[in-house]
Amino acid sequence: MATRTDTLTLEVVELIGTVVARYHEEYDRAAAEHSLTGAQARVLGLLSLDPLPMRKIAVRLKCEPSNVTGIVDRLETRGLVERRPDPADRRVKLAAATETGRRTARELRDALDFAREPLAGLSDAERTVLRDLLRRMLGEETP
Amino acid sequence: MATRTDTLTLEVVELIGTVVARYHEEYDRAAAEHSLTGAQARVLGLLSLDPLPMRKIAVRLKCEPSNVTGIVDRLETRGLVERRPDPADRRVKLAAATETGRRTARELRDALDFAREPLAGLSDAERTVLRDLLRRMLGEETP
DNA sequence: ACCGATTTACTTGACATCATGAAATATTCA
DNA sequence: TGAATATTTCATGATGTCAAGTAAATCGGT
Repeated sequence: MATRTDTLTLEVVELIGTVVARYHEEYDRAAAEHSLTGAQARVLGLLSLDPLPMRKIAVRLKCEPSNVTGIVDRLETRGLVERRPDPADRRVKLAAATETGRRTARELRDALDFAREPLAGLSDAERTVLRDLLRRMLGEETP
Repeated sequence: MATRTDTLTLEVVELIGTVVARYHEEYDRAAAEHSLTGAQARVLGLLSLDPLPMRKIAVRLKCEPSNVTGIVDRLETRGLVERRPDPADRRVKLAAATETGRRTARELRDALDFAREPLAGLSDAERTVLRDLLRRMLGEETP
């Protein structure tokens, strides 16, 4: 509790707020260059790695499945994603990125300079320190 | 360019993504406890410090002024914010937090444990290192 | 092994919020 | 007077929730 209001902690909290804002600016800007919203880019990024059931997309996005229906609908209309039946369970629909979708996702990743370009200013040792501090902050103890 | 794809950089980028996600979860959870959306909590937080013209709220939020109208409308309906004329310019409306609004904003800040509680696990020296690394990453060179 | 009840996956519809852009109004400023 | 600024309104679309509906899988008792 001693850390609640000291200057150093507040500075770090504010810097993290700035990181969050910067991250979103970059992400939305990159998405907009492909006429995608942030949510659409996020889902396309997930599906470019592996097809996923609608349910699991909702879990990843921490939202209701009914919401995912609309997002995938819009991506499907644009030919970036397609729905396939799951041979193992006919209730399930697997959303999968099309070839065009995968290409768009790749371009999106390449355009996402955030934290990659800025990190270039840090040495390997510094990046290691940053990684370990972030891990501990997030409670992901190094195994 | 050597930093584009190395493992260490990608790890840090992913950790930052996790930080961003965690930040939003905490923020939205804290806001929801007061039946506020993220955007409403954000505006209330701004106004709890100082009254602001609608225009400046839009600049801070990086959105259109017409959007701010609705957000402030909802806060005003709930008695958390009020609109006042600006004596210096009759075109301008100043949005100001009411006493209730300031109290809600304070409770919101206190409930926002993100990065404050986790940072407790870091020593002063470590927090200083983290602060300086984040500053350099954000291009805010220490003056 | 069968069959009805429950659960699970997804979609649809109604609704609120957030976001943009264009047009309207009021006021300031050159 | 005419251009620029601050705000609002309106139309529209994306995102989010929740409740209800359909289809398919699974469970439990006989």
